[in-house]
Amino acid sequence: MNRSPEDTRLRLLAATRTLLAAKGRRGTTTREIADQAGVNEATLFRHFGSKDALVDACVEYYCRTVELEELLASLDGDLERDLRRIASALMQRMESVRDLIVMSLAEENGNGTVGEAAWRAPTAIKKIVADYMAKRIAAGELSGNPLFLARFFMGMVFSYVMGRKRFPEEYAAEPAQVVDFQVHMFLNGARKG
Amino acid sequence: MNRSPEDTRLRLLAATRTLLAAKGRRGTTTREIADQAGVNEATLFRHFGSKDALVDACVEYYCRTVELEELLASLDGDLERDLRRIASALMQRMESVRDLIVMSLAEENGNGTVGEAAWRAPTAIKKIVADYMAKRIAAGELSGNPLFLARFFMGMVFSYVMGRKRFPEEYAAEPAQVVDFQVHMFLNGARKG
DNA sequence: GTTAAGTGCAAGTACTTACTTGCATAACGC
DNA sequence: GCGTTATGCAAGTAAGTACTTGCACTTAAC
Repeated sequence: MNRSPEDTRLRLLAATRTLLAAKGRRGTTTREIADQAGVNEATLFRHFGSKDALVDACVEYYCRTVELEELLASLDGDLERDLRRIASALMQRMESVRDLIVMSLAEENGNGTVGEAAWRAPTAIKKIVADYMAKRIAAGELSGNPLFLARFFMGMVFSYVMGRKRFPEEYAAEPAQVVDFQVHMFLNGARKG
Repeated sequence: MNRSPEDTRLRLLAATRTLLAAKGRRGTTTREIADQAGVNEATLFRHFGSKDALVDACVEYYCRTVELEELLASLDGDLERDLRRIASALMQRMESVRDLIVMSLAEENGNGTVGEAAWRAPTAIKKIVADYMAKRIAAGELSGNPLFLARFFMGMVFSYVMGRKRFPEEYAAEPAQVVDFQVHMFLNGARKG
């Protein structure tokens, strides 16, 4: 097996992520992580020192980048299209950290290391949304409190992502359709006419 | 100490609930539960046999009733008022099982005993919402798919309840105001005019 | 008053699990 | 070739934790 130390490290991080998502921090043993990564348990400790340090490194690794410049650059002023782009980006990010978010919510200290990292991208996007809302309110296109609107917008996507986790059989629709629906509801509501 | 066995049982159930909410199933020890309940650990096992049985009994106990007749009876046909009542009832129920929901989401088998019980009331309310939406669509007051609308409505409340858990400092508004805002958004959206 | 049930207490068992350690080995840089 | 580094392997340690058990005590029913 030609595995560099860096490779070993990455395999451990990946295995950690998978197992954390499935069984939580306390439900996951270092033995399992090592097995899943295909390395010896001792190697795990030689790399990371402790289980907690491994978990921290794992979360940090998978939440390290935010990179929203592309999203910001893609916004062109068309209200509906912009909101769809934002919702789509948000949905993607949230899906990718979904299980970490759940894990942090379930932990004693929900805003500890894991909680902070998992919410990093969503929080960054929330700021973008709030700013965007403020602009559109100023332009007379939307009405309400920009912060409340941003929160509502976040919540729409969040609840969808969580709903898919808990009731996957009910959520068969294409992401694009979901985004369309959510943006439509956000802008126009369900009232007829 | 004049404590009946029934009293002991209830104290244990209450302590279990508190600790489960704070530290999760695996993070909570039977020793802790007994201490918090003010009884001996041996008594805990004499009552419930095992930790898992205690957790099941606890969840079952706190999710045992649904009782939505009162809510149903209070609906009088005024669209906005009805939705506010439904949202308010839903919010209350979800708050009360919030931590159990989080716990079940974080567990390996999210739709096991805990998951089923925790979602029991919300699921029942979701059916009411879907039926209600269908009626109002038929009456020409709403437009869309009743199931999607119901899901969206549930999500609004769910994300608020979870948001309050994770970011309590941001959610200072009165529940009544929140409900008003949510129902307004649900019906009319954020678009001006 | 006697009995039975419920409980506290203290000790103990069996298992899991994070973490360590000493040694052999294989690869890689020099 | 030689040393360094990363790893596997096997054994072990220490702590935590679910769960048990035997005994003494209280309480309340009869």
